[in-house]
Formats: sequence, structure tokens, C-alpha cells
Amino acid sequence: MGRGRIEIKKIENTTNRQVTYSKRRNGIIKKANELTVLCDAKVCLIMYANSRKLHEYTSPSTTTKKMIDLYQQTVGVDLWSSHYEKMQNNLERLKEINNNLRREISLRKGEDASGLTSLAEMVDRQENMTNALSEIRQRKYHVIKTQTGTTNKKVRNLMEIYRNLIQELEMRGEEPYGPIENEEEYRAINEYANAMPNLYALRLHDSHPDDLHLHDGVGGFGSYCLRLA
Amino acid sequence: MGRGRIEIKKIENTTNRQVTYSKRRNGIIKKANELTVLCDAKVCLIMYANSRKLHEYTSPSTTTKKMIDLYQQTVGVDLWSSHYEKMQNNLERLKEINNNLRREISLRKGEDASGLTSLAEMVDRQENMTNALSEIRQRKYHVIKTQTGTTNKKVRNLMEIYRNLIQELEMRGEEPYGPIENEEEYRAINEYANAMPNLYALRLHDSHPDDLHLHDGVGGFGSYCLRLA
DNA sequence: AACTATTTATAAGA
DNA sequence: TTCTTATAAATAGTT
Repeated sequence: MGRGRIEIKKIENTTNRQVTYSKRRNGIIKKANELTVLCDAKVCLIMYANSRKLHEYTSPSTTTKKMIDLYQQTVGVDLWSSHYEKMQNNLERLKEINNNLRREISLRKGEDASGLTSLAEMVDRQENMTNALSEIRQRKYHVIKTQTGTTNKKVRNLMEIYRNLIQELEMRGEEPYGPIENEEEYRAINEYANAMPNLYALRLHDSHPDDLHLHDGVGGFGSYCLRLA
Repeated sequence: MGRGRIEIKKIENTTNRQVTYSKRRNGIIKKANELTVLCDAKVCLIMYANSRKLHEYTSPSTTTKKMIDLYQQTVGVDLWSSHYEKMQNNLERLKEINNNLRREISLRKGEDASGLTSLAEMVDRQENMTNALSEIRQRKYHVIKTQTGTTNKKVRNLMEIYRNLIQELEMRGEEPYGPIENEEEYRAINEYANAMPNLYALRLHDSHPDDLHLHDGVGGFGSYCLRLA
């Protein structure tokens, strides 16, 4: 379509080629746009000639990225994969580690999916578990000791309150051991009384010989005392 | 360029539009190819019309992926980032799970990084551990029982060999209890003898009352016997 | 899918 | 590059 018909083969004259590229590039972009408008199509056109300059056209109704995504979806090839191969590897590695951790937990729970554990392995595992258990016992011991300390303080406090109460009542000439009138004090005493069974419950759960034992003489109100055996 | 000039706006008649799309699509692909050949250019053309069908042209000298890479490089925008993000999230999620699993193992080992464990929690944990331990004990018991069976068979076998050996020696009129000459039999007997301490070692590791105990009367050579208490 | 009157694109030249 | 213009190519409407 010009002054003369041309053969479709590379134009060897550089200038000529560049001129033709410029003209035809505009031509094809115009065509792409016409296609977009006339046929309600989405077109993405990327051109790259030796000039190292990139020219593109993308229908206004879409974006280059959307077109690429669409392209992948249709063609069924993941063009991104090479870009995040490393990540993929990382992901796989983490999954592997994860599985190993799960397996270890499983073993520690006494489960054994494979059923292939050797005796030596099991002896080892048991020893491991026993150590862990004694570790936990020690820690619990520590916590109980601490808690006992604070509890004893609480008791001393309550005894003080109680004594004062009795004294007050006696001074008023009223009968001791009568109803407690100070609401706050009453609540505090009750709270303490209710806390005891919880501590006590430990003995039910836990009957191992080298575990700690709580000896509490729950006699009169004034003789509350927690000792560690 | 046809029987009549047309306005560049969406063709409302569907059939007409599809026909025009088909014709012009071919036209633009031809143009793209001519551009490729004439000007030594790289062209990537992706078209998508309502038909949900994708049409593309890419210069033979390149690939769609290369063109996309080039496009990104030139435009300086990372089209992959959104995909990357998804993976990144996945990775973070896995790491989180990983940490949780590690924490659980830590707890099961009796470690406590936070030091914030409540007493109730620790009681619970200990019970959990105790259960796991008994599970493991049971499993070990099973394995030992099985192994004892096979060991007993081995012993019977060895006794038979030994008897034969004695008999043979006596028949030769030689002194009994002399050096064992059959090398294979010697090795078999030795192997068995060496296996015993390993089984025995269980008692050292494992002194829990409800664990199983092995009573073995290691008397004469003929009285080897493993019993389960 | 083919035809063809026309429009459009563009090769060559300025 | 851009403009011009003769001519090749593309295609709208028709069959």
C-alpha cells in the first residue's frame, strides 16, 4: 500500500527501516485502538525494536497486568514461577520442618504412627520424657512455694483483721463469734476459704513419690498454715 | 476502507461486531507480523474479546514471557509483586505455625521461656505429660514382650546347639567344656550373651513403680529365662 | 466464507 | 521527522 508493492522481508537500509517502523507502529496502534472501540475488545500490544525503545498500547478498559494475568489463566502456564522459585523452595523447606516438629510432638504424646520404633529408641524417649516431667515438677514446686508465701501473708492479714474484729465486739460487750458485720472483711475471709480446695486438688492429680506434698493443719481459724514437705 | 466509511465506535449489532472482530483481528496480526519481519522488531499482541477467547501474536524471535519481562524492566514496575505478596503471606503463616509447634515442644520438655505459666496450667501440663509417659511405657512393654518371645526362641536354639556340641565332644571322648571349635556357633552364643546387658539397662533408666520389671535368673547356661512381672 | 467498492495505510519522494 | 501523494492493502457491506 504505497507507491510500490514491497516484499515482506527485513529492510536492510537502517534509516528506511526505522522510518517504516515508526510509520507502521503508529498504524498498528491505531488498528489496535479501533479494534478496542469497534469490537469492545481488550488489546495489549507491546513492541520493541532495535532502538531499545519500548512502545505499547493497552485498551483503556484494562491494564497490561490484567492482560498478562488473563493470558496466563487461559494458556495455563505460570509465567511468574521462575521469579519465585526461591520462595517456593523456602516454602517447601518450612513445610518439611513443620512436619518434623509435628512428628516430634506426636512422639512426645506417646503416639507412634509408624509403629517401627525400636526398643532402644523407646527407652531413650522415655528417659527424655521422664526428665521433662521432673523439670515440670520442679517448676510447679517453685510456683507453689511462691504462692504459699503470698497465701501465708494473706492469712496473717486476715488473722489481724479477725482479731481486731473480736476485740471490737468484746469492747462493745457483745457476744463474740456473732455475725460478721463488716462486709468487706467477710468477703476477704470467704475468698481465702474458697481458695484452699484448689490448692488441695493438686494432691489428687499428682501422686508421684518425688513430687511435693502439702501438709495443712486445717484446725481452728487461727491455725492455717501451709508447709512444704 | 470498505464499501462505506464507518465511525469508530462500538458496533452494537453483535453478529456484525463479531465478524468485524474476526476480520480486523486477522488484519492486526498480519500487521504485527509484517512489522516483525520488515523492521526486525519484537512484537507481542494479546487480544481478548467478549467471546472469552484469547488471541495472541508474538514475534518468532521472542516469547511472551520475554516480552513481559522486558516490559517490566523498561517501565520499572514489578508486575509480579502481587503474586509475591501472596507467597510472602503464606511464608509468614507457616513460620507462625512453626513457632507455635516449637513452643509446644518446649513446654513438653519442661522449658518455659515466658515464666508466666499459671499453676493450673502447669498442673494440666503435668497430667498431660504423665499420660504421654504411660502411653510410651505401654508401648515399650509391648515391644519388650515381643522381643522376649524371640529371645526365648533364640535361647532354645542355642541350647540345642550347645547340647549337640557337648554330645559330639563326649562321643569323641574329649573333655567337655573345652574350647568351642565351631566358629559360627561360638559367635551366636556370644551375640546372645552380649545382648543381655542392653535389656538389663532398662531397669537403670526406668524406675517408675508402674513400669514393668524384668526378672532374669542368670544361672547356668541352660536356665536363661525372661519373665515379665 | 467470498466478493468488491471504497476507505485506509503507507512507500517513496520531497 | 513530517508532509504529500500514488498506490497497495484492508475491510464494510453485500451475497
